[in-house]
Amino acid sequence: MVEAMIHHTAVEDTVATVHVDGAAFMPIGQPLDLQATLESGQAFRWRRDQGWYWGVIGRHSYALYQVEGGLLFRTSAPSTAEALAELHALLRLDDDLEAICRDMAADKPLSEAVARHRGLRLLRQDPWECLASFICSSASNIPRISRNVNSVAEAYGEPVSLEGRRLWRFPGAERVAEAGEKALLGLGLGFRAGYLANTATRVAEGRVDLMALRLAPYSEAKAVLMELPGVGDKVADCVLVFSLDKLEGFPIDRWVRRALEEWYGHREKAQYRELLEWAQERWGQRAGYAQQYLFHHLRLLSKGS
DNA sequence: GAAGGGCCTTTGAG
DNA sequence: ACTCAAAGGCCCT
Repeated sequence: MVEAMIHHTAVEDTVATVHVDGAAFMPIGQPLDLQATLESGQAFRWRRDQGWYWGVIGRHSYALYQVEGGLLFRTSAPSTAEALAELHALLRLDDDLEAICRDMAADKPLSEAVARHRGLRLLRQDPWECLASFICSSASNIPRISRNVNSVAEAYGEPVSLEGRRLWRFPGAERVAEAGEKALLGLGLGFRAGYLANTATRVAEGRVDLMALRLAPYSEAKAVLMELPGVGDKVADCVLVFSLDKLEGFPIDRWVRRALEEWYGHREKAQYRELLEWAQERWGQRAGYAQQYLFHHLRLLSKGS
């Protein structure tokens, strides 16, 4: 029912302010696979319900639904213009994914990944939420990370509802710092509670200006992040790629390491730094995208799809 | 500088 | 049911 109405809108009008069934349409010229993008372990708070993805960007709640030629969305944002800007930024529509995929497809394994998951995009997330999320990811798994991050949001974030559905903004570092390690332990974060509480304190004290790191070069920003408790090479690279515009970052987790072993012949015991340099030499500013495609591809393969 | 064990808990093979 | 690795690591020795 939704799809039928959308078809009508998409064809008839490419202006985003057209409303159908309470939703606005945002035309998107870039390749986009919303599901792959929101379910490839970059972000942990988007929930799918009947094809719609519910979540929060900045201070506003959204429901997103992909259709031919773009996105249908409903939002608590006060103006359509603001919503379009937030969506544009989140989905990194400023990246020319066609060109990026063309470059990456130069090698076999990646070309398969690209062929299979065209439209998988990196996200430009809020740096603090992203940092907190990946501190929670240590020796964990996606369902659990997701539960942990959502628990923190529901316990300390401000509610922002949309059409009767309650969603939560992610709480600021001050709020998390004041909650403290014990409370976070109580939310089930385990040994990550101490890391998150301490990092929150440092961020709240202004000892690190996350947003400012968007302007710093990759290695400089990374060094700053790695000063924070609970942040090593891998977590830092995630934050750099998924929120700080450092697309030469290359987070190497177990899946990516496995991909590098199986498809590129790397040794099992290769050091993180060694693999990182290899990837950056090979893919340069595309390393972040290469990582996301390799990760998603291998992960789905091993899940049997 | 490199390697190994511990850490909170949950998940999912077997 | 029940056990026991492994889990999108980091930290300390």
